[in-house]
Amino acid sequence: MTAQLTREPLTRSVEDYLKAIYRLEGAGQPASTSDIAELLELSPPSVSGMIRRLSEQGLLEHVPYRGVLLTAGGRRVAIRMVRRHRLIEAYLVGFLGYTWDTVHDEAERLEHAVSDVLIERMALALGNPRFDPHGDPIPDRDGAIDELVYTPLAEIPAGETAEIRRVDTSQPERLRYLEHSGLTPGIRVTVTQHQPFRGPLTIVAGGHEQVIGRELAEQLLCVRPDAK
Amino acid sequence: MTAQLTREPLTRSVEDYLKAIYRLEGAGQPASTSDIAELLELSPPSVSGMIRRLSEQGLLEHVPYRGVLLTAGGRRVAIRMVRRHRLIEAYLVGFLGYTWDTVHDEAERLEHAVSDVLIERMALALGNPRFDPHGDPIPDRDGAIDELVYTPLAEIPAGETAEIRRVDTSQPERLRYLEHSGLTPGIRVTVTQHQPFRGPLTIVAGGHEQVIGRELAEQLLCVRPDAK
DNA sequence: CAAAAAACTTAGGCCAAACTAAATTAGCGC
DNA sequence: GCGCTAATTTAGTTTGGCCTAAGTTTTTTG
Repeated sequence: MTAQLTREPLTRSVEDYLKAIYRLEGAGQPASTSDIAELLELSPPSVSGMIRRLSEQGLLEHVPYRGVLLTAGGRRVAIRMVRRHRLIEAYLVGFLGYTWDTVHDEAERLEHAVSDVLIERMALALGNPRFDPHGDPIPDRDGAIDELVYTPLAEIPAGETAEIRRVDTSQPERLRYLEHSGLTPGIRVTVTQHQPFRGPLTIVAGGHEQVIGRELAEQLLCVRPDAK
Repeated sequence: MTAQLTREPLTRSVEDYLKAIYRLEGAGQPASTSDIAELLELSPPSVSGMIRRLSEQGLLEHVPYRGVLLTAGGRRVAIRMVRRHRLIEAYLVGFLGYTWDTVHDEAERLEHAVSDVLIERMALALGNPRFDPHGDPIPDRDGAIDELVYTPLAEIPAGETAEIRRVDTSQPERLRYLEHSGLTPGIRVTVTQHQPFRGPLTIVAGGHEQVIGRELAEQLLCVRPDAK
């Protein structure tokens, strides 16, 4: 509850920590020190140290040895970074010839450098999009974000058809592969077969059959047009 | 001559120092500690410290108590930052609705964050412009820059006409005033009178007469269509 | 040309943010 | 419920980049 009324500018590092914690919190659980460390590629002691500082600033709630949760203030900052990141990705793809596999790193640096004015100008130029090129929802200016619940392609039963809506990876190689395979948001896919023991799926997309690994299929988030 | 072969990434601070020194060197003289300190709004001891580090890295040549000069390597970095800054300004004005009085600060932050790829994409979108919105020349990819010699409006004799080509300030208030007065690059101005003792000038621009302070007139860089 | 002023550097300190090594706590198997 | 392991925190160090105070060197000026 230690309010952080003195609006000191947050550092790049702080913004990255808060964004990482926001992402890890998604699962409902508090974010653990080691998960944060792994995501940010830092040592656990470095994370412990930062957690102490951020708690003191009232940006997160820390239960020692248990993990951290964002406070309202911390969440506000995190969502602001998510909005920035996704809008920048959308802008780079929409106006500067970037492809979805190359935008992540660029956005990762720019999100810390752009002003609020520039972000809103980009949003305007794009027509206030609700999703980025990977199908990730873009929070609005007030931080509202509709996290739709999708079904991973891996869980679509054989015989059913689903539409890819979101791709949950930022690895360039995977994204290039998916693009090349025609598995991008908006595409309809029919699952024809599941191999057992978490094996690959056989699917039909764009009129032709292909086989896709289970792990990748878990990152393809879909809606089933008929279900619900 | 201490080559900096190990291409460690340069920090934001280092990039700012090199750019500042490049600008100060423009006058032919070495850049002094205090001039650098003033330009970057830092204390002189901080600058002394950084000068030592940058000299050790081979980015500049330091003669104690005399000043610093960029090495070829230092100049390369500085010009790269200038190219980035000016292209970003041009892009923001050209594509995102910025005006020439608001672009400086935004570019100042972005120039450290954008990749070479993004810069070249912006340059392409703009058609590889040679000048930014203030008329400052944009170095090309190889660092070549044509620093044209202009005559300040303040030095144009009464009765003569000149064309504004470049505006040498980044202060938003001054830029807004100039815009409002119709004194922007490309505009022809006739000087009708000089007040003595470094006083104001009377000029005609866009068909109407106005008075402009000496100091501002020194920042309006012109060519005389007839002279030379 | 000597003394005062200005400019510059050195000395020493601070803070953010990272690290390694060592100590502590939590969770689990038996 | 004891003790092992894994997770976490504490302790202590490093680096970059800034600061103030104090000492040097250069420049200016009476």
